[in-house]
Amino acid sequence: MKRRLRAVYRRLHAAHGPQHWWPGDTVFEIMAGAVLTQNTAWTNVEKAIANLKRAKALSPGSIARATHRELAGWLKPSGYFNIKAKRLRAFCVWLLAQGGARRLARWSTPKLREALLSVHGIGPETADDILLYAFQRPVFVIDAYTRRLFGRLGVVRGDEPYEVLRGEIEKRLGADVPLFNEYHALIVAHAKDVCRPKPRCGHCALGSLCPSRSESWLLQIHKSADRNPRGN
DNA sequence: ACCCAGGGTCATA
DNA sequence: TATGACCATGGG
Repeated sequence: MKRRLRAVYRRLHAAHGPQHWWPGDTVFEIMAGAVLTQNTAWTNVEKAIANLKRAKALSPGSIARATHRELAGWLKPSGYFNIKAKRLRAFCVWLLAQGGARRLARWSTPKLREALLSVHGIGPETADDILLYAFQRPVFVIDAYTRRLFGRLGVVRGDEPYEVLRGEIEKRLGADVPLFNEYHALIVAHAKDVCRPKPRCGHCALGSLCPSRSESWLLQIHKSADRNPRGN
């Protein structure tokens, strides 16, 4: 099964190329983006981050000091702005209390993960985004796309609890930060560019690895594919 | 006029 | 432990 995971990775990488994740100029921008992109299109997050930059507020101190109305106003384009204002502030307050990211970088991965999860508004996926993309820890991020893709490929069932799924994938791939970084980004890229026919494989980026290739069914990993089941 | 996005929290059962 | 409601903008 480890080979299969590697094969899928190679197909995605060949089709989409390096993704250069996480987008962001600083470690803090990466962490803030991880909170703001919760159930939200990245294009909307970019607008919110641009607002923060324009207001010179893209720092833990500025955000912690800002009023709720001010902060929510900057975050408006990213949606859920009232909730995200609270979450981002809670994260910044916590970050300042810990003495900043430089200090946190010395923590062990399990301890850092547990600490992140204790912050209001930081769930498993957001914590893992931060661990992998801001702290370069070998943590495989599990999102809805990952569940559906690996589930449909038969690598896993797909309905396992988050921790179980993460543990399985990490065990099979082996701790590898650059690989985890690229893999998760490629799965998202695959979702955006939903298996459009590529010259390379004739069907979708996964080519012969797609379980439904014979029906020329494109291996979608969006929710909508759940309602039009066509693959196995 | 739908559908849904690089989720998480909280209240119920 | 496992559902369901809720949060909200913007692009297809």
